[in-house]
Amino acid sequence: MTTATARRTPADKHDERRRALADSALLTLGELGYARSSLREIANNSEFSHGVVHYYFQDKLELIVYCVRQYKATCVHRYDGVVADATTADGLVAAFADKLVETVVDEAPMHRLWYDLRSQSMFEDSLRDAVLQIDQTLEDMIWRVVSTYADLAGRPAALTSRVAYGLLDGLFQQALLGHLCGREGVLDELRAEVHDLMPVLLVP
Amino acid sequence: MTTATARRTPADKHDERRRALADSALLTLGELGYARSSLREIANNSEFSHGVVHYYFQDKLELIVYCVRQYKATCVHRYDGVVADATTADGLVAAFADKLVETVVDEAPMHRLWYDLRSQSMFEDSLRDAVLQIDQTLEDMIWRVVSTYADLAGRPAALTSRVAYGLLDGLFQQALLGHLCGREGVLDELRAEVHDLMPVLLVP
DNA sequence: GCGTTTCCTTGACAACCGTCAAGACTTTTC
DNA sequence: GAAAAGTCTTGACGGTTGTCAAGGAAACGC
Repeated sequence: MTTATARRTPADKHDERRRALADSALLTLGELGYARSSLREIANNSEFSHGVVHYYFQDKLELIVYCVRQYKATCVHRYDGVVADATTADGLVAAFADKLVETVVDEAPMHRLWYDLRSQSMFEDSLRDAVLQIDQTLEDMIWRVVSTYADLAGRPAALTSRVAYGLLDGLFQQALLGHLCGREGVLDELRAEVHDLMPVLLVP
Repeated sequence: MTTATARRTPADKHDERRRALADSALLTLGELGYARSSLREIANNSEFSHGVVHYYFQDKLELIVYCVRQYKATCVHRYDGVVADATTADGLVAAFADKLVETVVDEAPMHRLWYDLRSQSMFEDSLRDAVLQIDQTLEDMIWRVVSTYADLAGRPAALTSRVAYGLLDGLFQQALLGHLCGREGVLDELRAEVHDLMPVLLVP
């Protein structure tokens, strides 16, 4: 046993278990949503029993907030590669649009869970802190794309990061709903919409 | 009893009661959201008892869909006056932005209920038909504003009604969340954002 | 190898949910 | 005014929920 693995004993094990439990829970949450996911259902879709939740989390709310925080923590780096690899403005837009479409398809359950939680935060103020923090990291994520796009295009951005995020989020949410409803062509529409929108985010 | 009031006997009374019950239910739904609104809580905040719901509605889902449909039916005409009274492009934008801000403040509970229901429809397909229909009427509502704006400005719209709705809805939703979280200046921001956005919806 | 701590399961609890049947009250009809 | 139809209340049902205590199982320290 090396010192590196020996270090992983006291509270690290605890955190590791929380992460594993959250990973399991995300499967159920993405399928049923916030309100209809009971702790028993979450536990049934995992390797644990329903009682273990209260050993690692204070209550249901803490578990769910932890879950979404954990997912979004990796989510916010989705476009890092797109930004890093971009050499031209048009290339960045194309890669960004493709990645958006890809995540609508591949991670639809996680995205609808996020929108579910954000809607719930409009009613439950105990959710608002976490939602506002996550929303800010998403705004920053989008802004890294837009500001890089502005640099490559040699034109400054025409609006705030807040607006840029709001606009793109609106289109994304619309596409997600359309995709989940089985609407044809919604993915190609999203791609085209992003291609149309990005240029107008910069000053002429 | 005139023939006009005598006409209001068979099924009209039934519909009238449904509307009254839905009006009461909307108060609770706007306060607690879809998931946490029980039929008993809805009934407690009304003049009826909890059993009466199943006399006028088949189940909880039908009640809630009926409620949101009823609210949105009047909601989609909110900007009709703005469109009818507009004489200049800039005037239309100003009146539209003011009206948006006004409804964020005055009808926040109803709007968050709508976003709640739309999020739930991503999980429950029994909600999707109603949500998609309502969403379409909202898109049409926005398009009446944008197309009138284009006419007054003498420039054609640069994008589809779908995109216009998606963009504005994104900003609106963001402002609503900010307003409910007590963020300062969010209303003025929304007004300014709409002023910035509208011109770019038209071809240069 | 034993005692202690940590981890997890099981079972029970009180509360709440949607639904519906039984019946009381009201209104209409003849 | 009695009968019928419509309207609404009450109370109960089976089921599910979050929570937690009791205790078994496993890991750990010495």
